[in-house]
Amino acid sequence: MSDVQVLAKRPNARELILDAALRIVREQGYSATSVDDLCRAAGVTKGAFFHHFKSKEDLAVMAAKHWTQTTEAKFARASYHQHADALDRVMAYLEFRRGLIRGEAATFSCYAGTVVQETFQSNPVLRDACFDCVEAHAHTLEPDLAEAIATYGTVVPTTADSLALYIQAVLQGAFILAKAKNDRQI
Amino acid sequence: MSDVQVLAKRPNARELILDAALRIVREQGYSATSVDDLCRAAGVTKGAFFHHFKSKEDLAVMAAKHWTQTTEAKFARASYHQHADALDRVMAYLEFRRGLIRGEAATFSCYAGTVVQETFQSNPVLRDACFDCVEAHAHTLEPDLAEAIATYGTVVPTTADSLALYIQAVLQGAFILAKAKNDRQI
DNA sequence: GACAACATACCAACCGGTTGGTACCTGCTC
DNA sequence: GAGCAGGTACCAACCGGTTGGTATGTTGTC
Repeated sequence: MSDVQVLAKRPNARELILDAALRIVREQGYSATSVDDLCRAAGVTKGAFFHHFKSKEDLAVMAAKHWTQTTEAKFARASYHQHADALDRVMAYLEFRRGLIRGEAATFSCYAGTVVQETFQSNPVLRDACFDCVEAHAHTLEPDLAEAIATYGTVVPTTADSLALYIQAVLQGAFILAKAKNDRQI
Repeated sequence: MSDVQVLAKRPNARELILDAALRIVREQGYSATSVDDLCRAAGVTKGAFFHHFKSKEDLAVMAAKHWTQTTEAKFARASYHQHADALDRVMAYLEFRRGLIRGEAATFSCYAGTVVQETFQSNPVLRDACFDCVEAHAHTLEPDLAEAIATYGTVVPTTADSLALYIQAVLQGAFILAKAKNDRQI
């Protein structure tokens, strides 16, 4: 019985809280979400919460890492990597992301983007954790972008890393507009 | 002594609170900002606050309108309108906006984008007020975009209104990344 | 029986909002 | 122009509920 299997087995309180946090924080925002809200949504008590996380801030940082992992897994599994051509892979990535956008805005928006908006000034630790999350995801796209640029060139001079971050910026902005209105965009 | 002169004279509590709201909410976020915070920053008492605004939510809506007005005035005054060519005006607008980005992220980011992120699901009134704000600004750019598209055409098929909103989305996304890290982008 | 994983009960500080009241300006009456 | 009624702008003190966090159990597992 490996560690992975044990962890993947029945969901413990920690996992339940983490999943609830990703969901509710994206709906309500970070500071509007109380610890009680989290506990209620996760179906655990406050004692369990503070057993696993030393503070609400700690939970938020852990949730950012959890968000990185879950999204990483989701995108690693996606089929857009299969294309032989790098540009095709990039375009398929964008198409894949477009496909993710359905239902309520809260269900497809980004945890890190939501949280960092509220805490970037008051909480540097949490801010860095959120940036790392977005940056890590941007990096996964960089090799494909670099190859696509090398193969096809670009209309305006740019680099793979700045283009990767630009794409994330567009998506984050689209999430805000989607929240403000209802879907569409890109 | 005209009405305008009287109104423009010494700042009353209402104006002080509104200005403080635009500043502090962009720093801390909406729900992390308490009414007491606002009062302290504006140098007024809570009594004055609830005399002018019937609730914190009401203040936020009023502040969104105030934000629309102040930004409208700022952009109307800007010199990018002077170019004869529409595409030049659009590019000058982008350059103008780039010039606005300096100092702390909170000082150049958007009030509406910050607020709507936290309240889009819990507060439809406030959400709509924020969207109106962004949309109103996007509309000011539409005539120039339409003319530029008509004159020069576009690489990919698009329309002036969707391009105007796209530009706002990019900017909103850039604000988030700027908060997460420190300036650059576009 | 030691320890992790929870649950129960509780706390002080803070939250949005209300209260009763004051200072001051404006317009009207005599 | 004195007096006063009525409205607006504002204030300090307060209220009940909620907040993040803690202290003290209880239970199951090795």
